[in-house]
Amino acid sequence: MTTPGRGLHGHVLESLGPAITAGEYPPGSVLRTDELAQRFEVSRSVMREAVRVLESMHLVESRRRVGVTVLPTSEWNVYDPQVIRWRLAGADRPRQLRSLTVLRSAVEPVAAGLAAEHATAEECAELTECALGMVASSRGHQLEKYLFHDVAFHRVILNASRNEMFARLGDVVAEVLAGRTRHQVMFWDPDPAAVTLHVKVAEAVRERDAARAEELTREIAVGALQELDILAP
Amino acid sequence: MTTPGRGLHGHVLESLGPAITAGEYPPGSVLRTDELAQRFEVSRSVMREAVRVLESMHLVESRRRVGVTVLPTSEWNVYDPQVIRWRLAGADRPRQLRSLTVLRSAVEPVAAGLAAEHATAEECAELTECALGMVASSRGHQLEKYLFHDVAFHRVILNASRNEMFARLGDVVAEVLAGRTRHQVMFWDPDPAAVTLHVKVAEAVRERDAARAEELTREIAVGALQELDILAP
DNA sequence: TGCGGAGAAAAAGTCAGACCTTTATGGCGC
DNA sequence: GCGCCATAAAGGTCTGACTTTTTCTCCGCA
Repeated sequence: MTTPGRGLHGHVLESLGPAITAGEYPPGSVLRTDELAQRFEVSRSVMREAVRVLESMHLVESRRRVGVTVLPTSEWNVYDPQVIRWRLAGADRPRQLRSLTVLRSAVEPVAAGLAAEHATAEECAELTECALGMVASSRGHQLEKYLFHDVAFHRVILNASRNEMFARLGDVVAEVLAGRTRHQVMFWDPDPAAVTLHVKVAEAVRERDAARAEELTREIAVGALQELDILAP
Repeated sequence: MTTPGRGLHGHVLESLGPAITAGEYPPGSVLRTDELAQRFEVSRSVMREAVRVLESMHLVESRRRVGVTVLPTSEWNVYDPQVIRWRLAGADRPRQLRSLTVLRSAVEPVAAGLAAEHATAEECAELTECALGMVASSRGHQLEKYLFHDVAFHRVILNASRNEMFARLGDVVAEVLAGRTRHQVMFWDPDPAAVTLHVKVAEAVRERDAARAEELTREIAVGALQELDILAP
């Protein structure tokens, strides 16, 4: 997605990171830099750089005379896009999808409300275009195309909210939607009700109706939660 | 707070990180590892580790033959607690406080609703205790004591939501509350209405009334937004 | 004049080895 | 049984040499 494994240390990270987030080394496990360097056939300096990055993500802690200790999940920087990607690729993908979807359900309605207040004419147009694209691809097994427009739609909303923290969740939402499409229950065409809601959100934003945009987005969120059985039906 | 500057590379980071997030090196600026190493009087290996960490936060990008380029704000990992701390310590503290408060206003009501569903008896007790502590310290210039209970209250809520992403915002909320108390408009005693609302949230959670907990927390959020002039009065 | 390729230079990337610093631990004496 | 000290194990730091990639420049040719 964003950063492929640039450099040797990046390559090491792409192997170690997923292993740690997948729980292959349980919290408390102790690794030794030298041993890791040997295992990955890189120099100590390269391995040290990799460990530093893992440490900055709070996945591990390096202490003298002890080694590199794997930290408990509660310490991890779970908002780090890299960490999110690693976890979504691993075994607890379902758990992760749930957590992230709940986060979306909290953030996106508020973001939509703000978007209604701040969206430029251009953004309104983009939004409508995305919604129409979703409608067009909502039938006949065009899941990939639908996903594309869906992601674009939510990105525009988050960016138009003019809130930096919201905007940076665009990648997260993209990952969640992609995960849902490719590994979840969307074997058939998307729920027509959801498609309609997106069109209505685009309308509400265009009409600067913040309350309505928020409420409609909340309905979309409820749908997403139900898909994952987080809410009672 | 969490990680003081452990090791030489940590020391370098605590100087370079704030400088970059403060915009001292505008996006596009190019730094050279060797020059930085000289400036900070550390070896290249140490400087390389520091740069790796900055790179993992997407504050900079390192490219051969070019150097270490400062990335635009839109690329930064703004959820990284370290980055948040650096920015809160710098010049755009007010902007940052606004962004984070809006985030809080989206997340905390939902978290409170979930907390009402999932809180253990022990957590309910803690919550009540915090609320009472807030009441007790809400008069007579006991701002530090009030802050302590306030932070604890919101931490319990976020943890009791049983959502990992929400729980990890505990530190962020703590920073925001601390920032508000120490650098913002709270020269006098806190708003009695806010104190009352906290007590009521604790009640609602104890009574497992998710909707009420959510609504009350939303009112607290509105108050916080008004304090920063984000909402019309 | 403009363009494409060869070459040079600049900067990061990698490595190996030596040495320093901290700290857990185990043994020794009290 | 308790506390102190020596020891060793691991990460931390530094240095210098070498490699690799990439960009810039300059030259020759069309």
